[in-house]
Amino acid sequence: MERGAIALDSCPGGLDLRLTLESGQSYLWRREDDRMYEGDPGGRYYTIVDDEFVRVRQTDTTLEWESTTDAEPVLRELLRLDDDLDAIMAAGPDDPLLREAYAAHRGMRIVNDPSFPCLISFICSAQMRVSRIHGMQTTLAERFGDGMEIDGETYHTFPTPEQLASASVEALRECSLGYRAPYVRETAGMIASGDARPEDALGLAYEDARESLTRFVGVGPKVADCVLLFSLGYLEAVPLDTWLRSAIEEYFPECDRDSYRETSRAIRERLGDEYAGYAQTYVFHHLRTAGTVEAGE
DNA sequence: CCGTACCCTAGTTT
DNA sequence: AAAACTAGGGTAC
Repeated sequence: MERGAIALDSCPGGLDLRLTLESGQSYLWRREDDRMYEGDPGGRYYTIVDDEFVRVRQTDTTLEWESTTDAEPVLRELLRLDDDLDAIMAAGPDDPLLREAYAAHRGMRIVNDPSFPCLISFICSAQMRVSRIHGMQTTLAERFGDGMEIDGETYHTFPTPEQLASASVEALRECSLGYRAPYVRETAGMIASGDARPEDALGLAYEDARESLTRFVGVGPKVADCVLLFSLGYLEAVPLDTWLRSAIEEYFPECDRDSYRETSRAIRERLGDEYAGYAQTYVFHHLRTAGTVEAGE
């Protein structure tokens, strides 16, 4: 295994690895102690991307890694380490809630997951809690992915489109996918057969790209926005889930519209068109964690 | 564009 | 303590 360390002062605005990986953006990393989403400090995280194993740990000043390949360029891409968080914050509107959210969760970055696993994990996310979505992806990898031996331990790749397309709906249901099982199979089949790829959306104007992704079964506007933001680099995408909708009702009532499309347009304008997805991720996370604290009182 | 059914399970309430 | 009940990052029809 190769090893290295990325100096965090080379990542403008810093990095908070745990916030980035445990804020419901990516379901493709696992924590070595298997205690994701339980609120305690993170340790080492690992994933397999393009058949390369990558394990990371954050220290005060670096992001340490060990990998089957030179992981620095991989990590820069996966964790968007070159995004200038201060510039992104400065480019947005001068809003008290937004400012507070940015300050409270410094170093949280938007992820840039590989598109197929991202698409599948967000199809699985419908009506589901983060810990269970994560569990589903782990089960899919264990049942349908390839085993990979690292230091005497077996890890599993995320299944390919072919592997999921050839799985039976029953077998997928047994991964606790529920009614999402046929969606996953159908979508994997569309990609395996070459009929469509998530990347077909690349290059399209944002709303056209969102529309394009809804061709996949199990993908409506919300899931499409997640894939655009967390995999295809559309930083203006704002996934309108129930949490964000209620936040909009409370904090930005003037943006509340009848349709997904119109509410999306209004909130993007309100949060700053270019980086609305970043703003959304911070606000969403801020309100969520604040809610947890209040609930504990 | 609108309403409803959908699969599963942890957490809560009877 | 076992059995209902509820809701949880939507989408297809």
